[in-house]
Amino acid sequence: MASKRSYWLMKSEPEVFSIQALRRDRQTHWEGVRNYQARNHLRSMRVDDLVLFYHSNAEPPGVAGVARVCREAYPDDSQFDRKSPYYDPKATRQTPRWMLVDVKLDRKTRLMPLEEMRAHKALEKMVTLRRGNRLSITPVTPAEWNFIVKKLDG
DNA sequence: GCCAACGTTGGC
DNA sequence: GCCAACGTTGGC
Repeated sequence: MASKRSYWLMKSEPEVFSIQALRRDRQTHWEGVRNYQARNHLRSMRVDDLVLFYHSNAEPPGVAGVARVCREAYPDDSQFDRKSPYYDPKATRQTPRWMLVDVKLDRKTRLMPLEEMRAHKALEKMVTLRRGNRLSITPVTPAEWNFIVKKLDG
C-alpha cells in the first residue's frame, strides 16, 4: 500500500532564495537547515510530499507558492564547506549532522500574507502560526492544506 | 532597528 | 542536569 502523502510549510527568505528563484531554477537543494527539529522533519519527508513555499523576513511575509519534494533527505554538503555560511565544524563526512531534500516548483501562486493566514479561523491551529514559533519547517494538516490551496487557487 | 521567543553552549 | 549567557529567527 502506498504511504500517505504529507504536507509541509518551508520558510525561505526571498533575499536568499525566493519563489521566483525556484521558478528560474525549477529545482533546488534546500540547504542550510541547522535546527534539529527542522532536520527531523526533513528526514520524514517523502517524494511527492507537497510544500507551501513561505517567504519569511519579507514585505509582506506569506505563502508564495507550492513545491514538491523530489528527492528524500541526504547529507547537506554545505556543512563541510568552510567557506559556506552554513559550515558546521562539528560535522564530518563520516558523521554528518545536517540533511537536505530537493524540491521542485509545483506552481507559483498569489501571495497569501501572514496577516490573512492569521485571520482565517481554519488556520488558527497551524504550527507555523503558533506564538513564538520560529521553526523553518513545519507540518501542515491535510485540512489546512486543502483550505489554503483553495484560497490560493480559487 | 527593536525585541520577544526560542535554541544552543558550556561552566559547574 | 541545571541554567546563565549568548545567538538566531522573524514579525513588526
